[in-house]
Parts: sequence; C-alpha cells; structure tokens
Amino acid sequence: MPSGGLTTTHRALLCLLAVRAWSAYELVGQMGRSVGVVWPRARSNLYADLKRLAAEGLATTEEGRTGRRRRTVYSITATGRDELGRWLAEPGAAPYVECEALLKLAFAPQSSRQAALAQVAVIAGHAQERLALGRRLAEEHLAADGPLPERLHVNAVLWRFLWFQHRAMADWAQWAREEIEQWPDTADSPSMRRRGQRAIRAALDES
Amino acid sequence: MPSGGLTTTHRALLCLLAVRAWSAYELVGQMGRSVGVVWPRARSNLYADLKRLAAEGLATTEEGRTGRRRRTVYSITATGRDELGRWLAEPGAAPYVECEALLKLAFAPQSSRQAALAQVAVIAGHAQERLALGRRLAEEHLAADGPLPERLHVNAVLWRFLWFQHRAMADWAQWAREEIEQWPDTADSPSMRRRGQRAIRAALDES
DNA sequence: GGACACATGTAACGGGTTACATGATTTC
DNA sequence: GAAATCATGTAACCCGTTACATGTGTCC
Repeated sequence: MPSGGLTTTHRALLCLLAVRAWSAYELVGQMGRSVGVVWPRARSNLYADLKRLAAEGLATTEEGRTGRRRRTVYSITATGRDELGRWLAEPGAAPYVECEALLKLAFAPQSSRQAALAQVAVIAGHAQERLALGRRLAEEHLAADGPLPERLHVNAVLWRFLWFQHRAMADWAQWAREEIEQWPDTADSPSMRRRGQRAIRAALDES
Repeated sequence: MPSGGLTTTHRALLCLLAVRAWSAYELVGQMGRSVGVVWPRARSNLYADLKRLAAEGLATTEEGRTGRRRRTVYSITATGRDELGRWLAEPGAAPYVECEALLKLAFAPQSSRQAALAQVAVIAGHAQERLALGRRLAEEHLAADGPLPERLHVNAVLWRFLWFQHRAMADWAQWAREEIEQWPDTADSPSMRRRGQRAIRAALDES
C-alpha cells in the first residue's frame, strides 16, 4: 500500500534475505561488510527499508531473542523471491565512480608537488585498505569452514573484481608517486609535455 | 552572502575556471566530457552552481556573443583562486564506487547463467566504452596540437588511471564470462567450491 | 560499576536526478 | 521549412547522509 518503487537498496536487502533469515542488526552489519563493497549505504535508513519490505509483503518479521534481548528476525516471502528473481534477471546499472582526490590531483598546481602527492597518497591508502580486505576475505573463502560454501563460486568471481580493480589502483598510485616526484619544481613546458606523451604511449604499447 | 558551504561540484567548476574563462554552456559540456570521468554530475544544476560562484564573489560574469546569440562567460576572480588553492591543498575523498550490476551478479541464481552473464556484459560494455574514450583522449594528447599542452603532464597521470582501471575491468569481464560459461547447469557443490578456491588462489599467486 | 557491543531507531537537511520548458540560430 | 544544436534554465521529488537518541545485556 505505501507504494512508490523500491530502491536498489531495498533489493540489496532482499538479496541477503534470499540467502537466509537474518535479524535486522545482522543484516545491517552484513550490508556494511560484504555488500558494501559494491553497494555502500549508511546504516541509519536500513531499518526503515526493512520495514518497508515487510509492509510490501516481500518479507515477514518474527520476534526473536538473543539471551533476553529482543530482536527482529526477517525472512523473505514467496512473493519476495519472485520479485527478486524478476529484478535480478534485468541488466543492472554500470559501475559508478567518483573520486574527489583525483579531481584535486587533476588541478593541483604543478608548482606544489606536495598537494599532488597527497592526493595520490589518499588513493594509494584506499587501494591498500581494500586489498587488505581482499586478503581477509580470501582467507575466509579458502578456509575449510568458510561461510556459505554453496555461494563460493559466485563470490570468487566478485572477489576477483575487487582484487584486480584495487591491484590496478595500487600499481597506478605507485607509478604516479614516482612520476610526480620526478617533476621539476618549475614546470618546464616542452620537456614536461614530452614526459606526458611518453607516459601515455608506454601504457598504450603494453596493450 | 547566501552562504552555506560550497559543494565539491562548485569546486570542480572553479577548477575549470582556473584554467581559462568559459561560457556556461562550454563549462557544462566540459564537465560532462572530461571532469565527468572522476566527478560525474547531471547538467541541470550546473548553471545554478555557476550563479552561486558568481554570487559568492569567486567568479565574474560577462555578457558574450556567439554570432548574435547571447551567452554568459565566467571568469575566476582572485578570491576564487585563493579559495581554490586552499581547497586543493587538502586531501580529497577516496574513490567511491557502486555497481548495481555486480550486486545482481553476486546474487544471480547459479541456475540461470544467463542472468549472470548479462551482468558481466554490462560491465564489459562499460569498460569498452571507457577504453574507447581513453583512446580518443590519447590521440588528442599525443597530437602535436593538443588542447592545453601545459597541462599534459598532469593529464597523462589521470589518463593512466582511467586506462589501467578499465583495462583491469575489461580483463576481469572476459575472464568472468569464460568462467561462468563453464559452470555446470546444476550447481554441483563440492566441485564448484574447488573451482572458486582455484580462482582466488590463482589471483593471489600472480601477485 | 563502567565500558563496550547489541539493537533500533528519529529528525533535519541537502545535494542531485529526471523530466520538462523555451527560445534562438545554424544547417540541410 | 525542419531538424539539430546552442544556450539556459525550472520544478518536483527523493534517496541518502549526518548527527543524535535510547535502552539492554555482557564482560571484566
């Protein structure tokens, strides 16, 4: 009855519910940990989104207990599974990327190499963080008693995306740092221009 | 006087204005074409954002003409340059990524390989588009009479980010397609699990 | 007894998107 | 004369974020 289309975030929650039943809290945590890599969302609204799923008849709630503490356990309904199946069958939106650090790097005045290097460092740090996460996930998946083993073959495909994307990012950041460190303080236009062209040609050549 | 902080989008416009003066229309176009790779925004608000910059004293407007058609030309002010300089000196936000297609891929039921492959195709297509854009930009940059040659050394660094990020994406997509095509119709759990682990180990090994 | 994790929210605000609107000018 | 592009917007809507709020149970 509330109506008005569901958002991708609603579907993401439904996806997790399709795997198994979770308490709201667990679900919110799982969104942050695993799904967050491809669909990052703040926690606060997720509880409301879950209520919406229940109101729409796509999930049911059940009062549960952890010790004597109450919690709400959500399960997917048959309708929910249908809905989800149809949604999953349609092609999703392509990757969306934004990066303020790269924007700043693009316009950091050449005079202040410091500013440029700081932006590169932000990206390098981010890549390292994600690679570290990748290593943790890999360990889990390779362990004999990993969670949800029946989903491992799909997870491995996703994991490789995470891994190679951030490997490429880290490699780029290292190259960029070295490159920028070699820039002369005073931007010497003609030679800098050749340097830029060399950087592009080198990348094209190793196709 | 309107006050309330400027957004990153405001700064992005200011960045372009720092390079040279543009008409609003040119600027909006440039946001779509070049800056859009790292800071994608819809066109509609940008005109308002520019007015805000002018109201804030960071840019000035001037009535211009293209033929007999009127247009507004924006230039950065000294205050604008100062503001921008300070902003560029601070570290920017790390890359932000979301991808609905990957979310769907993660939960596409193994039975319907078709759905999974469709999501991979979305990402492959996106990567190819961006690589094509990369090739066009490379041509421009390598040409003797490229635009803004004094910025080529910075642009080359950015360009390499674009290039390697999407090369990695395209490579992943091709691997994923081949991998998924080999999945048996009926998810045969133990052997599928070994397959997933192999995929992860292989990636870790080629570190 | 205090800190910390569990568990679930609310309120305000805002940036951004989609869709639509409009007129003028060049091109075929 | 139509179509495309130049040039500039408006209006509505909404998803999402930040910041704050609150109580409970466990562990040391």
